[in-house]
Amino acid sequence: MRWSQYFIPTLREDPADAEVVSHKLLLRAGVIRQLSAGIYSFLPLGQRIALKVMQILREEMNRIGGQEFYLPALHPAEVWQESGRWSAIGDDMFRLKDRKGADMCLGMTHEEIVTTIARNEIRSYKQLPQVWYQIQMKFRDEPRPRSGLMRLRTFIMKDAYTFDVDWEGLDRSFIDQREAYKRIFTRCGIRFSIVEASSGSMGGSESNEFVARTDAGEDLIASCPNCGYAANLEKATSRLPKIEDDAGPDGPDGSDGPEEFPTPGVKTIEDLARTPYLVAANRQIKSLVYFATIDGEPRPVLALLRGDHQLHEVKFGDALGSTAARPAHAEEIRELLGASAGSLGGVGAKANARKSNHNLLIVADLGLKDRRKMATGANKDDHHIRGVEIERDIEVDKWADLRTVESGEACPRCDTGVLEVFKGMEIGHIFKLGTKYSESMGANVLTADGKQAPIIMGSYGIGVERIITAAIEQSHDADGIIWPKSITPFDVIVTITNIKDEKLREAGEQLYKDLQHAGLDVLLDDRDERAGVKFKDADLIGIPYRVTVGKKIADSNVELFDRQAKQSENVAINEIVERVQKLALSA
RNA sequence: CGGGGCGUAGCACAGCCUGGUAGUGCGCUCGGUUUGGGACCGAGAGGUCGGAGGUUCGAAUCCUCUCGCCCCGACCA
Repeated sequence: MRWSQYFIPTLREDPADAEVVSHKLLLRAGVIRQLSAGIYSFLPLGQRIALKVMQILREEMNRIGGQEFYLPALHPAEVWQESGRWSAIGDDMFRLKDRKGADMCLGMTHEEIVTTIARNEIRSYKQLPQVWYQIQMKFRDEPRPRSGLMRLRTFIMKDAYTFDVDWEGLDRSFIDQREAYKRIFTRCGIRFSIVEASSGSMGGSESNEFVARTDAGEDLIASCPNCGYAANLEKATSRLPKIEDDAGPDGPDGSDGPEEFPTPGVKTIEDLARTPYLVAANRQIKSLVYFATIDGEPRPVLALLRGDHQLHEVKFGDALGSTAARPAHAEEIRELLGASAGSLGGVGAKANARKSNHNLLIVADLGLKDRRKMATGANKDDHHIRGVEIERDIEVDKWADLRTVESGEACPRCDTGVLEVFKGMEIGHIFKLGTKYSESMGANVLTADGKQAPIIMGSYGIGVERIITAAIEQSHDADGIIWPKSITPFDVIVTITNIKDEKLREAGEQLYKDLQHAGLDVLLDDRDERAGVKFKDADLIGIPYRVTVGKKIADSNVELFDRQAKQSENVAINEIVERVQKLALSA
């Protein structure tokens, strides 16, 4: 392409709306323009980049036997009602009505669609396994789109679905996908980690998240440098030193059972840890009231944790099988337990709740297991209880891992590792779905022994825009983007320093043709601009190699500039094509 | 949905508090001088001041409502 005719609207200054580096550079380099919150256009440069990424996705999917589909973006409500997700998913789904008034939605993912096809067409285990995929637009009405292409309302996603006759088959399909994902991200030049993650509303038994390590990311990952354990904080666990509670009475007066004592003005864990009470935070029970939607019904839930631990709401939701949980309001808490938030506790909480006709569920973190002689609120303002032995004194309905892992805690998998917590961006997610969709939607096959069985499914997604974002976050400098060679919009840019100089112009044009014939994507900067402007622009849009056609043409030389290394060298003009070809096409 | 911020020329911003001819830099057009890391001089074009209503002789500026965008939180496959 000739830059003089090509649309690359670069900006000298950072747009005011952009916060993260990738967003600023995508706008400044003329890759994208915003239409609305979370909705962007790919400009020609952006489209080239996206096509490169999609080509890699295609190649790697095809390599593991994937078959590409083109699936509808507009869906009738029926299929989503069948799977149960029409009601399970809230405002994240774009919903609309057609002219007849029938409910429709824009697809946020396509499990329902492929399952519909599978149940109509696949009859026998002999037709399995199948690996289907699509690379298409998805729609999600994000409550808060942000950070350029990081969190979008419409975006391109590669989604793959596998269908197997048994769980062993699913395991194989899952591993195939995981290996393909490793190749994809490696080819795209992204440094990533594979982490254990919560399956959330996708359902299913096991999931791996692919995370690009970057401070611009929104996810927190705990990982062990020693054994390689890595998990999203919504799933991560750690080994805690065991606390031995001494035997014998707890109260100062020698009483053993739970004993109420006055604590005027005490509202927090810290308050109770201070003089005159001096109850260490790890001897206290933190009590949090939530309303969680379970099986479609909002229910009050009391979450109990050690005083020095933090609740992780995703783990909490997972433990309850809840799709939505929110902290209770102050008035709700008072109505439910008869005290304000600073004085709550599990002892007698169920009875208190029954008085106001509520069926309170109590979930306790595993860190409280076997603990005794603990202190907690008395469900009576300005009073606490001490000497609490949890199993004896509190009606716990469910024990679960609810706490947030912190940096520096011991690795759960190995003996010596210490966890570090870092930020990352989710760029891919693979799920073992199992039979969630095949059962609800009736996708069965006849097995070898002649019985009907639901197809075992998996689902595997990659966000194209997120790959682009991650690549920039991980590869840029003060001058602009540095594209990985695999996804760069152009392999090389030929910069003619002075377009009015006929000699330079001719040499540049010839080089442009020669490089194209060598199979490279070439951008010719033939604009009537000063050299400095062209150099700055070339750096900004991040083409890996620049060939400068300038003064040195007198010695039959051109200059080869390496964007990554920021170094240039003189190369004889009759050697430059081969040189660039070798460089650009090497991985 | 809660909290905060911002909407003035293509971009970045000033002007608003204290109402009275709408400005600056970059970019753009034309002419000239320049020509290897975002040149210089001169002359220009370009703005319903997000929108609606109100107060006022007079509103970018004050008031009310509204729309949009960004950030934090909540939420999120």
